[in-house]
Amino acid sequence: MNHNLSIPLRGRPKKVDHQNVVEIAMYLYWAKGIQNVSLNEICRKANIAKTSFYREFDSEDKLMELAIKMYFDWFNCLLAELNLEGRSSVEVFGMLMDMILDDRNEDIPPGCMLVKMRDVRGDKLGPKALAQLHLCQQQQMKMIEHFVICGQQRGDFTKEISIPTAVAYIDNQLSNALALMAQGAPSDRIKEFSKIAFSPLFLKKETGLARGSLRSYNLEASNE
Amino acid sequence: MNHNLSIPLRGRPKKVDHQNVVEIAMYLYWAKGIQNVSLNEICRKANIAKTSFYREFDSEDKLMELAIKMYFDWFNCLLAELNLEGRSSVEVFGMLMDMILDDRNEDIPPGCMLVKMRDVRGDKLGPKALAQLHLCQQQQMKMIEHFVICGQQRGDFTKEISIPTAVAYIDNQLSNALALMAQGAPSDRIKEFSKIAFSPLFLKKETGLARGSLRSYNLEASNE
DNA sequence: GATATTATATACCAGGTGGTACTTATTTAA
DNA sequence: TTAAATAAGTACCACCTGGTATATAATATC
Repeated sequence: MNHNLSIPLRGRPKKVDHQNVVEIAMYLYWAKGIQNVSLNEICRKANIAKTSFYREFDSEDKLMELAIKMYFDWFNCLLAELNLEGRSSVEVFGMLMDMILDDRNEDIPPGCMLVKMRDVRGDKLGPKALAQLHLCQQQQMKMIEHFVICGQQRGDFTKEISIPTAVAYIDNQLSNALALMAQGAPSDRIKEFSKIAFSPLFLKKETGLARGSLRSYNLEASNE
Repeated sequence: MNHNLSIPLRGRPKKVDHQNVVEIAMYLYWAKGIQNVSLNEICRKANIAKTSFYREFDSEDKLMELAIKMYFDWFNCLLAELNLEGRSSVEVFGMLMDMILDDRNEDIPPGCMLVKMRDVRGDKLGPKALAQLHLCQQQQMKMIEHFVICGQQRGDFTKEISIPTAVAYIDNQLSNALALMAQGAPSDRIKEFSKIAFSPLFLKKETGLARGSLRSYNLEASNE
């Protein structure tokens, strides 16, 4: 937060914009995949010397950690804006899918940075990045668990599947959808898939909800 | 096939074993991911000089093409041994999952080489490898389509989902399962997921089949 | 044995990687 | 004005990548 506000009483004023560098790194990791982004490229894009980078950050690992954190914070902001609280399970996960697939302007790369990182093998990710990634995943699971429990209490979410299994299943299917998106699959198709994959979870209960509020997310499979 | 059988009438006899090199490459690509395997490493493991490699193969791209082909042939052999023809849809896809998850000795890396390659971005894959990969995927889809059509004719596969959608969905869920496996998820969990994901596709029809023949693949979700 | 033919091995290329001494520039305090 | 402090810039390190020119070793035919 106060990276650039720390008052250097004297000495040459610094040029590097801490947050800006993390942002550029995040964007590159997200768009190209962490495997295909080098520190040299980040410095080039951020217009700083590599020595300046190493003065500002401990290591590449540290930068990845910060980039992951920035991404996750951004994602949670979007999530908070959705106002999912109090909605039916079908709505909650339908709106989630819509947000993931549609509500993206052209500046946002396809797919999810975290999902892409899960498939990275080898030693490209350092210990700090790995720890941060793990932490984000756990928080995400907790959020899903919250909606599952709410749905079960409301009565529109199946109780035939244990909560941990349901949570992990939903997390996996969301990741799957995002991976498909990153591969370039059309969002119509991805929504069709999700419709099928999520259908065993939701109970069709005659709630007072209007049908139209589901926004392209009715559970009956369409046979075009 | 006859790579090493082409009769060199004179000259120094060759040391490199064509098939062996492809096999080593296939294994490394499979186990470590194509991104994390260099040509130098392959030559080192195969105990040949890089120049000998370039005499035998056109390029790295060509080697990848051959490795993909070898993998796919191997997979189809396993598939043929399963004797899926004539079985119910639940059995077919249950046995497929079992084969993927269980029937592996310790020499076989987890996950699927082709699935891992789909997530590769950047220019690591050359044109030949990409073409071969695409071809394999198409053939795989055709196989799935065959079982979907059989299931619909038999009456144990839903007709509420169009065939192309069902085929793509199944392909995606199988890929998803293999990706999970590659990430180290326990096979019990993966099977639970598949059970849920496939449940909307199969019709519970009172066929004459014994329940036990499904081999841990009954569709009722267990809530441990 | 001489020669043509084939395969291997050594050494190298330019370009990339993450990371670092060391010099230079710019500021404030004494 | 000088000295201290801080940051940036240059040039480098060792190591890796895919790919290649060239010398050398091993064989068959003449």
